[in-house]
Amino acid sequence: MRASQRARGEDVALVDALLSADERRRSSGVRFDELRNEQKSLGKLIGKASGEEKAELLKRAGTLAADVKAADAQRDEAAEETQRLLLQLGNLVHPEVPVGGEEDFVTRETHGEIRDFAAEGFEPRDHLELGRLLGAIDVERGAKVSGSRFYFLTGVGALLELALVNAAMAQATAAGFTPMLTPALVRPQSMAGTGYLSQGSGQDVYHLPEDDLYLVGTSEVALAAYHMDEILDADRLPLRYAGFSPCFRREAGSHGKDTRGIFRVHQFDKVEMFSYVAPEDSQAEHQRLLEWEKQWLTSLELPFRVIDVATGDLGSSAARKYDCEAWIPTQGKYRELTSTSDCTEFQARRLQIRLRDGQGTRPLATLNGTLCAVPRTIVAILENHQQADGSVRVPEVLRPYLGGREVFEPVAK
RNA sequence: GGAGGCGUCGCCUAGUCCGGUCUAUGGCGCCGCACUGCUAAUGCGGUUUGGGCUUUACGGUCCAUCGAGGGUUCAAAUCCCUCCGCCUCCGCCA
Repeated sequence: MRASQRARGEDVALVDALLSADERRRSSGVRFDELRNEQKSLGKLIGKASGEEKAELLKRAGTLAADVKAADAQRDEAAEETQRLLLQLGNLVHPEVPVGGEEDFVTRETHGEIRDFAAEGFEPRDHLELGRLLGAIDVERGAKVSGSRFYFLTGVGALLELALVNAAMAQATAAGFTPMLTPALVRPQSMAGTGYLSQGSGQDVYHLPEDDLYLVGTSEVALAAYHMDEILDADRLPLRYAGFSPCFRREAGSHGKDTRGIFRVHQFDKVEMFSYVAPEDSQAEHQRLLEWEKQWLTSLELPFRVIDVATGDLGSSAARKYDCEAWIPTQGKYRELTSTSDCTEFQARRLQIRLRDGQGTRPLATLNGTLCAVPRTIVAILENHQQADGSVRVPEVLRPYLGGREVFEPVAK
């Protein structure tokens, strides 16, 4: 148990409780099996018997039935307790993950050139100002219609999103991903199986009580639950899906954080990569997902770095997580644009997804990675590719999806 | 929203009315073996999934599993209730 690396003392107590519950589950199971075996053979005799003999057997079976029922209840209780404790356990962390909190990440690599606006002779505008000039973003009316952290993408803003989504899907498809449009509302089992309802993470999720449905914070949920309760032939792996869906986040714990603009919002669209692989392939797949993210950000001509997220910031399902952070000029720092997690067998166990090979069946590994989270990508593009007159240069990779357009011109003052 | 039909161990399917030889039938597919110049055909055996006990191992054995969960009963694929999913028709709707 790598509990110490998670810096969670309660994990040790949890494991002890878990082991004793499991012991109880197994011993009560044995008792039930024995009683039930006896009951079944007795039942067969009753079927054949008649008269006085039958009456005698029925009498015995009556008391036996009560015992079976009691043993059944006891076993169910122990199994439930075991399961309850099991679900509280976070994933095992990869040994190389830096230990610590949010600030204790390790920077793995840095790409692209950070522009020197002073040398170019102008003060960079932030994305909200650029969005206003281009007629691309309307947060005032977003707030009027839906409240804070909502927005409209208008004009070239709307077109930019569609271009980004198309370009991202094109890259993913070229890499062999199956494009998927996924449900944004899912059942509790899908949410829990993916690890989004455990502990604190449930706070960030919208729930519709009338229907007992959850709004997903990422299409990862639907893509993971897609193969729930299935056994996949090993030779079908890896399975790679590129999902596109709206994403909803309550941002409950982030009052006052990133309140300006569209960096942190309640609803946005995202293209997400998702892989099902054999457990022994998960680390290699994780590197591949990272490479695809880097390819994407590079094609958008954005300066970014890759960080190895520290233990305290991993969440319950990831064994390891890399974030790609793009440089945001007006904030003077790198901010998360994409994130890729190796969930090893954590989600597969909860969702009952297994692989079948020559050896039998066993859980597989799932991994996810952002390809394009739209609003943040728009923020990075506007700010990094802005020009002195308030226009924004369109990265070449997007031009085919924008009718060949090379620059967004201001329409307002 | 209303009415009806359906859900069986990869796929198809028997069984459900009338509870107990159901330890769930048969076919297809798949795996192994035999036979056979090759292929094919044929024959024999195997083939849901999960959990436990036992075993160095091979294996043996028990329990659960007929969409899910409850109930009735000595005993449930079979009877009753609730839920889920799929299909058909009507209504409404992008």
